[in-house]
Amino acid sequence: MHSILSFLNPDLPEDKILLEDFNSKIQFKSFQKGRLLYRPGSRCNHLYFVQKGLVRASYFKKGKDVSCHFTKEGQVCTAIDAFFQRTPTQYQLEFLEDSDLVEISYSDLHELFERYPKFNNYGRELMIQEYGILVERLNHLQFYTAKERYAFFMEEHRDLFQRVSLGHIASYLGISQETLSRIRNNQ
Amino acid sequence: MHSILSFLNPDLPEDKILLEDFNSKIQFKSFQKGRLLYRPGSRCNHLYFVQKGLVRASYFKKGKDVSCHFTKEGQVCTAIDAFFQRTPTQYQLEFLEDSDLVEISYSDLHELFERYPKFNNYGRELMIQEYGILVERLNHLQFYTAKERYAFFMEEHRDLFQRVSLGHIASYLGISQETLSRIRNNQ
DNA sequence: CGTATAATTGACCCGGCTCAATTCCAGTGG
DNA sequence: CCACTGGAATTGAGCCGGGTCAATTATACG
Repeated sequence: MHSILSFLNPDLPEDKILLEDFNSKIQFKSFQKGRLLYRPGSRCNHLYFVQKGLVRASYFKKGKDVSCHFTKEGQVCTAIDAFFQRTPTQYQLEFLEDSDLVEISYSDLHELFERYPKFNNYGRELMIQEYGILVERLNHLQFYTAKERYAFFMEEHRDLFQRVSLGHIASYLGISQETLSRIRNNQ
Repeated sequence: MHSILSFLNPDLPEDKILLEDFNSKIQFKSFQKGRLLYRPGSRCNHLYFVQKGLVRASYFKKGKDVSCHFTKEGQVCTAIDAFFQRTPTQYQLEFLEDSDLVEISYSDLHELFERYPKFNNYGRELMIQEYGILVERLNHLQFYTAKERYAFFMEEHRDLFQRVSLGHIASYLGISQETLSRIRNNQ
């Protein structure tokens, strides 16, 4: 079973049906490191579950590439607002490692929403999760120094630090690469 | 009809039913300036539509009262994450003016979600809207100077500037009150 | 092994914060 | 109607976190 659907209990007949239905709609896809999942302006017609690998979301701002999201195994990956709003995304999604994804289309997902009351809150749940992450980032940016933000990141995502380049993390944290380098080494 | 439900077409029989159902579930409430809708730690069991008035959401951070949201007439008001997650809110909601609200309970809203497919996306829509606002605030905080953020705010919410004290706006923008005062007067 | 990309280090500067002192109001009571 | 008072806004002085620019070094890849 996909960790995403861990709220289901396959012993319950109704959940089993949901699960089978879900399985009939998904596809497995693999991508190589460096490939792009979306470019700015793309339509986001699918939701992805990362089974293996790492995806970086970013956008261009004042001539610089700014990271805004990292998605690793076990997490859901798409441009969440564009996906649910059916608008082109402003982000670029890029694989930082060779990755395996599970793909489901917007329309199939909606069929599941309508068919299974239990599944129905799922989209909202996703949004709430992302919302929470954003609230925390805003909070950090507004009230904590670069050094503190680095410390928070290391607490929460130590593993990513090995897998993502310094510059990408710096822009994610809203710090210049030079400053992050100094912070990391000074102490 | 409530502007909130403007996506409905009362000429359609099915929308008419939805609307009647909705109307049977709501209550009208009035609050005086200075009163609190929620304190930190409150359960948010209701969603509110502001018909008249102004509500400020805030929280305490490092000994200071920090504004994070203003809700004026025509907008939806609650601690959106806490409401949908059924957890206590961390925010305080305070009326800055005498206000009239429409109230609907979480359980009644969910009944509507389950009863009307058309209404079902509504909760997600709400989340997406709030998400978008947050994305923009983060963007501003990360890339624009205090002066620029003030300019954005004035472009978008000039009316609020008359209705909200300088200190509240400053903390909302992530600027000290002194700096905002200087910005406002220097030019 | 050479070239390109990422990371480090130094020098310099400035936006915006803090602390402290006034000044400006709006509301209250005599 | 005016004086008093507490909160909000303004203004000044001084400081520092973190940005930019530029040069150097480390790392990865064909």
